[in-house]
Amino acid sequence: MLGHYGQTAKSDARRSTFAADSNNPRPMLQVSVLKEQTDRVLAGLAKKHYPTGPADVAAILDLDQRRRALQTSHDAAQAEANDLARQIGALMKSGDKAGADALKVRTTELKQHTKTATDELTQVELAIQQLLYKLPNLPHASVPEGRAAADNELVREHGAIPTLYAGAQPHWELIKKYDIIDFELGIKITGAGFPVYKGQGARLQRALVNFFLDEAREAGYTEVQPPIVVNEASATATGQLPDKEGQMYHDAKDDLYLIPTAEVPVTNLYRDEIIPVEKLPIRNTAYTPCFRREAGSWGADVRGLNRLHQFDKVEIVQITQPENSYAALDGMVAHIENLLQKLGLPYRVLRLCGGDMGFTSALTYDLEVWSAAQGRWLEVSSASNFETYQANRLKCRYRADGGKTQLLHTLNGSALALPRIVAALLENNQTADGIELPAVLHSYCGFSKIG
RNA sequence: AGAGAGGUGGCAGAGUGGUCGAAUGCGACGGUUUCGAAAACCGUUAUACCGGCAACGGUAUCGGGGGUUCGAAUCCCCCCUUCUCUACCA
Repeated sequence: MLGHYGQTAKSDARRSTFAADSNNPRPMLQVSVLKEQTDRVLAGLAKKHYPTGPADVAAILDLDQRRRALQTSHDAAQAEANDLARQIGALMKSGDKAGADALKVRTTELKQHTKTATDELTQVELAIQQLLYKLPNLPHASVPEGRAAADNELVREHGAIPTLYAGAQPHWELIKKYDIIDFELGIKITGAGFPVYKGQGARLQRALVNFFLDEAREAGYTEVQPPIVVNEASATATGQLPDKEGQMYHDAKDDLYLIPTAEVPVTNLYRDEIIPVEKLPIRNTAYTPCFRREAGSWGADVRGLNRLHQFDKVEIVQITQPENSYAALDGMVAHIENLLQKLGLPYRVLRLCGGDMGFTSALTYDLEVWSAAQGRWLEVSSASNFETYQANRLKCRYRADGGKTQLLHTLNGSALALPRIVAALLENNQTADGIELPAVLHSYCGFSKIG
């Protein structure tokens, strides 16, 4: 895969289809980190193959210095003006109109000064912010060097690759054969990429959603049902805006966006919050449909259920104290693996290299299942730790021991996205007379076999 | 959707142009008292940024944005939102 810096629609679309996660945030690094750990930042940017790191960091630090000078100057002028205003008030009260008018002269000067300083400050802050938005998150130390998917590290592989019978077919044939998912109908009522699930297909969808949610709840995640359209502020906080509006469906009349993943509304639950330490870690799960325009996607890998405009997904989100976030990430991966094991799907876990991982992530594991009839691995989940990168934009904090507020770490992963799971279940379990579903789904579905 | 009334600190609730970051009460935290607790009393109790080693000082924030003014929680405009009534609807 491409997707080096995550800024092109093309590479993002490729990376992110069902992996909730890489589509996500474009928040930013903190200026204080750039200032205090410049070397570490530059090394991290290099590992992510970000080309203009040194120049951008230098420019930001420069602008920040300018910003502080302006702030100081503005504050001093404003302080003097406030003081004069108080004096004028006192003079007016005592009837000394002439004395008051005399002070107003200076006040007018100061007003001009603060206005100039404020305007310039606004510009400088905007410039800083724009540069910060360009910088990707720093990779964790364990992230392998590399530019592309081939450089990803295979962490482990689980399960035997099934051998199919002679008449085996890819899922886009199987869904017609058993009449369980209908693309033609979806085209009629909406358009390409909006399939209609019918009969056992619809029941299988519902079964998977319930299975995933139950498993998440048992693993300690609290279920939430968020809105699936969000306002501009929410889409901005998780980083879809600005500059990825092309990937989201937009209702112009009310200026609302259809979510590309539950991560957007669920993470925004904690925007602008100082979370009491006893509520940490936050562990939420949510089932939602996800909508993606997938502008710029093409090619053979979009066939069938591999890439859709609307699909269902159960997402898990965690917000933790910084020292706990990597243990939390391991726990999320273990949870996802457990789901795949219960479904009996062969899978592998990859640690993404610096060039292939998402723009905003510090460490990402991809989980891929083997699709037997297509003969390839399909990404079904991706679990990431964003450290403070996203929290900085969200302003999601807690009060540390010293009483000082501190940014939290945010993480999320799909557990799981349905379409490719369905594809793998259909393909891997097909027999000459029907598709045998894994035992764990029988009670959820109300049947054990399709066809 | 139409009419009316509101949005103030963790909560409740004063404040309609001047030293108001904001009375008062509750809650919370620290202390005095107590064998311990309660009560009482004293104190503390927002966020961000700037300056400072620090103590501390400054600036901004009373739903959001803009305006008037020497000075705005308070006046004006726009937006968001809550409640009541009407209309509608699952």
